[in-house]
Amino acid sequence: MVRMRSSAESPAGKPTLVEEAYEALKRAIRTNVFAPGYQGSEQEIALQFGMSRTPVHEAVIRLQEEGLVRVLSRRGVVVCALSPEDMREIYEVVVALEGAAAELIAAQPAEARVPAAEELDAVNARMEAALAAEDLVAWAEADERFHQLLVERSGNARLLRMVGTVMDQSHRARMLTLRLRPKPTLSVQEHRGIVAAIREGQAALAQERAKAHRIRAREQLLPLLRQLGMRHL
Amino acid sequence: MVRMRSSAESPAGKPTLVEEAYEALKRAIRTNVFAPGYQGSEQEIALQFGMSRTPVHEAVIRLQEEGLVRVLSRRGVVVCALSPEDMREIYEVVVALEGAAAELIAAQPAEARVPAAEELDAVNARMEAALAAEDLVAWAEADERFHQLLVERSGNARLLRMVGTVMDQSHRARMLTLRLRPKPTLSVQEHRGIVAAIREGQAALAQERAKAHRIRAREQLLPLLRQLGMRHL
DNA sequence: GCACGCCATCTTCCATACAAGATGGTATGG
DNA sequence: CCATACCATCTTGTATGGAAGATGGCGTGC
Repeated sequence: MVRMRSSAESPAGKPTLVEEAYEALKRAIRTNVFAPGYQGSEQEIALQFGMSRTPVHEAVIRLQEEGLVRVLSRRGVVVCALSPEDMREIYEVVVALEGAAAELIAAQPAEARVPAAEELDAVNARMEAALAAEDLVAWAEADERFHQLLVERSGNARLLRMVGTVMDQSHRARMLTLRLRPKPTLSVQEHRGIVAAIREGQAALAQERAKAHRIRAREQLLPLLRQLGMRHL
Repeated sequence: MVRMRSSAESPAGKPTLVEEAYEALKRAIRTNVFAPGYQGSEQEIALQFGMSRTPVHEAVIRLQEEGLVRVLSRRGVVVCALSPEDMREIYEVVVALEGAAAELIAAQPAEARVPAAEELDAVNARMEAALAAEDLVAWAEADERFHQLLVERSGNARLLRMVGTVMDQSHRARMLTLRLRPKPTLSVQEHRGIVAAIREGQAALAQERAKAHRIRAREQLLPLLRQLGMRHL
């Protein structure tokens, strides 16, 4: 889960109810407790969380800004469903932003980019281990961590936040198809290629490989979704 | 001004007070009526807008999500100032996203990309005319329109929204330096190059030119800001 | 049987009231 | 004169009530 507090400045000093509602709602959506298409009233959600409507209302505003829900005026709040079209958009954005992130890291001086490469390699090793152990959940977790680390180390907070937003949107879809697609052995290899280019400071190559990696993932995911007859998800 | 309603679904059916407050505040920030660093209370803003605190509060939440303001718990809301570091981040993101947009348009079939190229050329002509008439404001307006059109025609709503967000953040800085930098004659030429690549469907070239265009703009803007001693803006 | 309009109900929108934290000035003690 | 503790004040966080709009069901007219 991508953590990024945008309101409270004190880290966990005293989480407000809004923050609680925001995190709880987001988690509920990510874990399909509130499935896409789910429609409920703020009152109802507030009751479940044991708070008044106000914090829920404000949390919903933030989630709407991030594209996770839509509030229909006087008709309730609905969890956004993703169409294959949405997935295309999301991947186009991720391809561009992660490509840029890889390029940025590779363009950093060696004393900055080499440690980053080390870290990335370490996470990649975790992925490999998880794959050997046939632990798909652990693999997915490490994979997510690898990609998050990639944008973190770009040194661009806005880029990090933007990628986080679209990845949150598409989290459900990736989880859904996790067990449906062939064993992701290619990913580890491709990650190694990205890291190698970063370590050597080959910015253009790092960008190209990062983009190609995500494009391939998309080419694998999109047909799967269509074939599942998933018009919305 | 980049318009993008994210809440109300009926186009201007009946703007709510929240929407009013949101637009008014955003405009006030963009036009420097609320200058960076300005700190005020929601109550005070509500008074100016002739409404209660509630709609202002919700508008502020949205603006915070977009990075235009920060609400300090129980100390008021402050308009975000941009450091040169922020400008670097913003341009890195814009370079990546506009590059992707140009690439996406150029990759479209001819019957889609050629009309887009026509439109872009038309706007570019407006820029040229404004430049000949020494009308810098009209030039800036057309320039903004050109870049907005570029991401619009990419056919990716998320990309459009993201670029809009960061451009809103940096609007003030661009306006400030508008009269300080040399006459932007190069822009028209570079735009032509981008459009030509799009028209011919040369995706990689279109991307490259769009990126180079923004990179050059950044190289022109950043030293100017530093030289002005603008630590924040 | 069908279409239309009315109305009860539910929902967000907005205003207001109160609670609790943060701040700055002032008074007090050294 | 300086440091510290207190307190009045200001600000957001949260709860709640009323207003207005949207919806769906029911009844009425044809």
